[in-house]
This record gives sequence, C-alpha cells and structure tokens, in this order.
Amino acid sequence: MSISEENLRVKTKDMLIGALLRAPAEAIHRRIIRELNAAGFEGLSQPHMAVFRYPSPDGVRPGVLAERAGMSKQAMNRLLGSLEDLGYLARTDAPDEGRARIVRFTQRGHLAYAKAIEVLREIEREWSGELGPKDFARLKLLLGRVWESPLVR
Amino acid sequence: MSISEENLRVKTKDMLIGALLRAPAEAIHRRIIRELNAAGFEGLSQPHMAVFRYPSPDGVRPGVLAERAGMSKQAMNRLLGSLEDLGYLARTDAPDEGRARIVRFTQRGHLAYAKAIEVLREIEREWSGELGPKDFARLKLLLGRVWESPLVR
DNA sequence: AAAGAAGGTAAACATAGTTTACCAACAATG
DNA sequence: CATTGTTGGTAAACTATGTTTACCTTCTTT
Repeated sequence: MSISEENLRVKTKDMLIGALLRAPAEAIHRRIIRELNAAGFEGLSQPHMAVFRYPSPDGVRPGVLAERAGMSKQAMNRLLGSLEDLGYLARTDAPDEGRARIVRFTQRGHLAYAKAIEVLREIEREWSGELGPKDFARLKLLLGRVWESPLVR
Repeated sequence: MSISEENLRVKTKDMLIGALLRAPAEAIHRRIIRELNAAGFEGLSQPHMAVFRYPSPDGVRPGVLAERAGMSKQAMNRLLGSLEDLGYLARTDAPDEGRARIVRFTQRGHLAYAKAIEVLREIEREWSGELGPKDFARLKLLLGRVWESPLVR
C-alpha cells in the first residue's frame, strides 16, 4: 500500500453513526436514480425521489407528502407537477373532502415504483451476499428497531 | 388506535434497506445542523455539511473534498469561500506543490467540528440506551463491514 | 521552448427550494 | 344565515445552490 493510499484509507473504528449511515444511504440513492434512468424511466432526478420513496405516495394528499419529505407544500406541488408532466402520476380531486386532492400513480408511475423496489431488492441480495444472510437480517432488524423507536422523529 | 393513525403507521417488516438507512441518516443530519446553530455556530446550513463531515477536511486539498462530496470543484470552492467568510476555515497555499491549496480549520472551525462530534456521541448514547449497548455495538459493527466492502463505492 | 496536464478560480446559467400572497371549500359562531 | 376562521392547494417572486463554460497559474513532458 502506498503512503497516499494509507492516508486516504479511513478508519472504520473511529467512525460515528452519522457517517456509517450516510455513506451507504447516499450510494443507494444515487444507484436507484441511475438504474431507473437506465431502465427507460427518464427525467427522474434526485428531487423526485422525495416522492418516489417509501412509503408510496399513491393515494396520498400533496400536503401529507410535503410534510413527509420535510419541505413546503409549494415545493412538493412543483415536484408533483413535474412528475405529472413526465407521466408518472396525476393529481385527482378527492371526492367529498373539500378542496383536497389525491395523488395517483399512472401505469408508468406504478412501473417506475416497482422498478425502484426491484433495484432495492437486488441491493439487498448483494449486501446479503457480502455480510451473509444472517448478519444482513440482523442489520435490518436493528435498523427496524431504530425506526420504531422515537429516535428518528 | 384511530383508523387514520393505523393507516399512517408504517410496517417495518416491509421496509427495504434504502428507507431503513435514509430516515435515521436524515434525522441525524438535521439534528447536527440544528444543534450547531443553537451552540452559537451560526450560518452553518445543509450544504456546508458536505465539508463538515467525516473524514475531516482539515489539511485536505479542495479538489479532493469536491470528489469526496460528489460535486464539482467549483461548487466545493464556493462552499469553502462561504465557510471562510463565516470564519470556520482558511485556504492556504500548499508549499512546493504547484498551484495546490490546502484547507485548514480556524480555531472556530475546530470548535465547530468538535461540537458536531459531541452531538454525534450524544446521539450514540441515546441509540445505545434504546437498543442496549450490545445491540448498538453490533449495529455499528455491521455498518462498518458494509463500509469496508465494495458495496458503498 | 512549446504543449499539455493538474489544480484552482470566476462568471453565467439552470435548478430547486422558501417566502409571500391568494383562492376555494368547509366549519364554527354570533 | 352571514361572517369569520381553518384547511388544503396553487402561483409568482425571490433566493440558494449547483453545473457548465471559460480561464489562469504552475509544473511536467517532449
């Protein structure tokens, strides 16, 4: 190993939970966008992922999506307009609920969302191969416990 | 539990690794910015975190930081200019290395970075309390193995 | 010496978000 | 039952943050 490589190599032992979560989360994020585009779902970019993510936006009101994504209703509404133009979803009137609207996937939207899930499952297979199925299951279980706790709120 | 609450509640079992990593990573990210600002390190915002994160930018060239952050050298250079104006760092000439420059924390920069680490350690204590020390250690160990693997590249 | 590569910087531009402002539908209240 | 307030949504102006394009300086190569 060269001196520069040794200097660049990072010490996992010193790493705190922030970086340990951030790095793989970002890598996954980028990969999903890349593979969606490659699979013919063009036009989808980073910001759109605030909509195309768990839990599914299908059947949900715009304001709720804005809150989930931690952004203003106006910003979310623009994203929705953009995704509508790209043919992934439609905003329909909610019957009997005042001015409320409801976001619905189009056929194309359903396909794109399914593709994203497919990519994620492939990533899970890779991780499972690297860590071993038992340890990967453990990892998911632990992260699930974090999610269910008040820590993430 | 009301009907609407039940509908909103999310099923951890169904969650894929993307959401399981993303949600806590984002929560931690926001909290660090909030607590840094509250501790008197004002002006620091989301984009600055591309610099203020592991591994430390201290002693590193701007181009390397750009690559680490996955952004253009120009965008990084602006961030660095902003952080320089805020008094957190300085770009100094690198001796005997052509046009190269080196990023150095100021006193204030060192203090802010130390504060961020302190917040992270507090978060780790909280997680450790929630999961139990053993399971939290396991979680970090597993994430460390992911980091060391080619999965994150 | 000339050409090219590496590192950095600057300005124009595009994108994506917030702020401000407004409209429509329903609920509550006198 | 008219007025007021609340909720949900939308539009436009503004702000920030990033990329693209272009250029400068220093060092290396030929």
